[in-house]
Amino acid sequence: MFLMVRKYKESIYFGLALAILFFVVQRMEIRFLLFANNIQIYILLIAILFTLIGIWIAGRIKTPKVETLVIEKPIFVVATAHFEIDQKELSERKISKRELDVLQLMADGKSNQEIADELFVSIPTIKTHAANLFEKLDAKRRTQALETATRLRLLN
Amino acid sequence: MFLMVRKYKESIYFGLALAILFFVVQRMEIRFLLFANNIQIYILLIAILFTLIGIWIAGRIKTPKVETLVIEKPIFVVATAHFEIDQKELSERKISKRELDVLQLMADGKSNQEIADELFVSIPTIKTHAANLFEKLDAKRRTQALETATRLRLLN
DNA sequence: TTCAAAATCATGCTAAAGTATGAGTGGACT
DNA sequence: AGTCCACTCATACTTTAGCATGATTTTGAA
Repeated sequence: MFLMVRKYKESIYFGLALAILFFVVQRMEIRFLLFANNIQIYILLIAILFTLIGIWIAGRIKTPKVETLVIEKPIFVVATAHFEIDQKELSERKISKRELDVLQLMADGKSNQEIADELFVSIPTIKTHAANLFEKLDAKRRTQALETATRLRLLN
Repeated sequence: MFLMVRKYKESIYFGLALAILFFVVQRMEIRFLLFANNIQIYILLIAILFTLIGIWIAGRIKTPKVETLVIEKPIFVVATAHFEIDQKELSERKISKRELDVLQLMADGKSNQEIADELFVSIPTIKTHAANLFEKLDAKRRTQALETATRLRLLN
């Protein structure tokens, strides 16, 4: 019995609040004119009151704590290509993940349009990535960027 | 301005809900009798509505994200490979000596201008060679031509 | 919450690449 | 001598690439 009270405490409080409110309304109906004239203010108060109650209820309900689950998944990569990607060089030149995506697609001989389609972004975005890549690879053209990237083993 | 909109989004939604409610009430005042007779039901509905809104607001404000972070640990198995220019492929595709020169310089990341200077010919000549190369390599762009050439071992 | 980096998109512009077409030259081979 | 072909060059044009700049949004880390 008490267990139920504890379990549905929020619902009970909610019901109590409603009951009290109804009681007040009942009492106020005798001076109904005042009530009718200020109906919207009345609603406002009720709204605010129960919004606060709602927030309070939400706060009472225990939400599961945030857990950042870190899973280390070892992957054995059989190098069908002949080199391993130089991760150090990548990080030293601060080449981002997205830029590397673009670089690899450029290496496949794709146009900006095709790369944009494949990555579901616009051409200006690809151009921005490309420009950043050229900067980071000291290249003036995409062919030069690809030559450098291959030489530095940023691609396979 | 938009920052404010974002920051106080919940408040704005709350206000909108209230405004809509007031509008409905305004409309309903013309049949006030019905309204007055069921006043408690209306209050009940409003209370429930705004309790839900309150819970929703609380959820929006405080609910943290649950993140699952998967870190893939690549372990590379290095293999060595042997490169050799595929003379057969070269002759089969009837790639001339001059075209191969241009191809190799393109692979170095040089522009048409630079290639022209290096080979002491004009830019149109380079463009002609390039166009013939693209034809013979089934490529639409120089990057694609280079990718194909590398794959077919026409370059070192 | 704040801050910085990453990622996205846009616009206007210039440079380069690529296409289409035609044509001249010189060496090799019959 | 005539033919083939690689090589060369040109003109005019279209398309793509690349540059400069700035804005917005997302995300992650401090």
